[in-house]
Amino acid sequence: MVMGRPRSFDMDKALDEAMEVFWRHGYDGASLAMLTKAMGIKAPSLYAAFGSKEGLLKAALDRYALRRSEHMRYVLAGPTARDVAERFLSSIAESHTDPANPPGCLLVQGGLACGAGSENIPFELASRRAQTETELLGRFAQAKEDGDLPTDADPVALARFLSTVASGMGVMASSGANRDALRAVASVSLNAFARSGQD
Amino acid sequence: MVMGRPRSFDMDKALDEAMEVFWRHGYDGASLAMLTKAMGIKAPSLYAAFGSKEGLLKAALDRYALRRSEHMRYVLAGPTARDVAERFLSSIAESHTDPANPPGCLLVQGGLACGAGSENIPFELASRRAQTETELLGRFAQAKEDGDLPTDADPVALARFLSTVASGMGVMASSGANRDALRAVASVSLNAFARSGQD
DNA sequence: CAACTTTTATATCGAGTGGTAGATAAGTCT
DNA sequence: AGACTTATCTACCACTCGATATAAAAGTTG
Repeated sequence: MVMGRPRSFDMDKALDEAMEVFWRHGYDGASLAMLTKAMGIKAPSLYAAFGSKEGLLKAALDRYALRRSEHMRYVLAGPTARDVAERFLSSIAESHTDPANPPGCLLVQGGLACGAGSENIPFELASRRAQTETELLGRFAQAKEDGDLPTDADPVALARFLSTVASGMGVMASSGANRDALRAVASVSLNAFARSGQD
Repeated sequence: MVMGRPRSFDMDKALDEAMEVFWRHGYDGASLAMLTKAMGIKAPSLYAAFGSKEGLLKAALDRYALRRSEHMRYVLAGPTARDVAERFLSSIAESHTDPANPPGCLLVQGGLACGAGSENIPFELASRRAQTETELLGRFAQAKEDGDLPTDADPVALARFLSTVASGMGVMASSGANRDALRAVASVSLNAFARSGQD
């Protein structure tokens, strides 16, 4: 049952705009003035809907995770560990240079270091990055059980390696690296992966 | 010829303190209050010596580069391309987890995204990161001339790959990855490097 | 319609921002 | 010593920060 005056702005559209601001300027660099202007609402509406600037970021991060969940489902559905790695790195080369978004990855651009009062933001972002690594780890552990990876393979190291390269690609993309440059990095990384994991 | 009242604080010591603040909180997150407290000087002294907050960052970056120049000299002196890569990644695993410094890399932590009025900071940092990549590229091009790398090797891709992994390791370190974790990443990366560059 | 509930806009809060003016202190040079 | 030059300090500048009190507006429900 809904009562009272209905919200006059579209929640998801507003979150998409907020996401872009955080993506481009980081948490500290994204001022309320920027956010409210981009979202097309006033500060009191923002606080009524999200509670705080940090609450807004978390809502935007949830939406970001939702966007990427379908990609990750496809990645993890790769038939072999090597295919999974290839899908993972390729999709990142594409998404991190998608002109529809700011370059790089929100989970990296959002803030590796923050000022006083925002100390927990880097932890929040790190925790979300770690989720992807955990998903890869689970898939590689499965691959090992399946005999798809050799018995001496180290799924932890492989997942961590891919996660590290992904973050590095985020840094490169935010610095202006284009899609082909990221594809080349993915290609070299994949060679390393194959040697460590399979040969 | 020196005239007038001499500076009463040690420039290099103050810069080391400023470096640590920028390293830990990023450019935007480092307030003048933090900086002046850490440096043990007042704002007017800071502005007289460095001109602006951005000038202070650049001075700290210069000092950071100075610190790492000896490491890079050792790295580039590696006898083979593979040795260079190994030295590069190993030294990063160590330096990014050196308890004497904040975790990660100043050139990454300093700010991938900034707020209004600091838009050029990410460019400045990216340009400094690119210098290392260029140095690696030069070394690998030399290796190719020497016949140390096969004729079909791609020095640009190899240098970019190592630079990307280095940035990724910076992200991981700032998220709490310990030295062994980074060493494992370096090890996997090195396998990929060898396969792409030499086998 | 009237009672009720929630959202919205205006205006503003105290705290903190980067940066500076003016006076004083501390040294060097003739 | 005395003139000169530079550094440092106190106090403060205009502005922006994230966040909110208040009241009007816009709906739903009886």
